[in-house]
Amino acid sequence: MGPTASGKTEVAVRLARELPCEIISVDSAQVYRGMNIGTAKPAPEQLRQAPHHLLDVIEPHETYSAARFRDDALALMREITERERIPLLVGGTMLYFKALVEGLNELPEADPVIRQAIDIMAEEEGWPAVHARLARVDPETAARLDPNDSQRIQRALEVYYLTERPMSELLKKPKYVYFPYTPIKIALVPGDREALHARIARRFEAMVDAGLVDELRRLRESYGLDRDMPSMRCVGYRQAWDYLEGRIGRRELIEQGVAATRQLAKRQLTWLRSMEGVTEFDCLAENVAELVLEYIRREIEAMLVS
RNA sequence: GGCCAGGUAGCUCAGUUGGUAGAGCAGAGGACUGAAAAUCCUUGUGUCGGCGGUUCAAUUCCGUCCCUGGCCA
Repeated sequence: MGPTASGKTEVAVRLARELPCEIISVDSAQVYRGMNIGTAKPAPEQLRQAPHHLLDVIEPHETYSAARFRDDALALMREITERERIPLLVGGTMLYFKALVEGLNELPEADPVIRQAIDIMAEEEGWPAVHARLARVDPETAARLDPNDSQRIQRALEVYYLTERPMSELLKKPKYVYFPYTPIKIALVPGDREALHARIARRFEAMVDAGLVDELRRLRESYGLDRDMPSMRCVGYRQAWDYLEGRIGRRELIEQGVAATRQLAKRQLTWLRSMEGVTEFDCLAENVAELVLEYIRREIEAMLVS
């Protein structure tokens, strides 16, 4: 695990060459086919050395989810272990890690028609009013959500409409967590935040130079994309979208793209701080890969002994 | 060199009919159960360009100097 631009891919490829493992990507943006530059997908050369599972599994107009990730990852982990290899999960989508290891309660999956209906409702009366509606059917969930938290209010109402039960009630039921593995949890974190920021800035500019805008232009020609689809809310693509529409110039594209990436990294670090049992390594050290490799070998040995 | 407009939070700017100032953005911290690279919450003391003057009191008025932009030479 690690924030964006912490060098996860590089370390993972190194590990995959030294250990009998297969990489599973844990990344909500790299699942999109065709979105390569902006999501910092591993390069062809890296993929040849270390194939990644769960890249390019859907198209930019489709949606993925934490639940689907959990199912996909568990299926892959079983196949990989049956091949007598080790699943190496690599990515920065902490909710996916959490859903995988801790499981999810039984809830209905997203329903586009209901979501659209709620969106219309919100457009007409505003999210606080929708929040008030939620309070009538699920006061407990409404109480813990901010009246402006559009996404969670929508989800909670959706769950209610689909099941006629408040989400708070469904979340109280015990979940049956299937996860027959002992994870070794490792995070790459920056010892120096400013240095990570510098790296983020350099990398985003490189993405723009590498043709991020053209990539998006081509995607828009091939698919019926919309600015508020999950894929187009990804860091970089959203800004490139505004640039293509002429809403911002190149200067703002870079400025806003870099800021959005920094904010993403910050949220990822907040997740990591709250996670238990994670061993951290400074992603800015030149020999991170060696240190991580050594650590994993020791951990595996300890497991074999016990 | 002359004239004009500016110099206020890291950035863009608002404001104080004289009682030491506030927004957006950025930054920081946090939340997070089928959209999560999403969504949301909390967080603003800074010689109000420098130096003098007037005043009980100046960032606000006056003088002067410095800097930036524009126009004229």
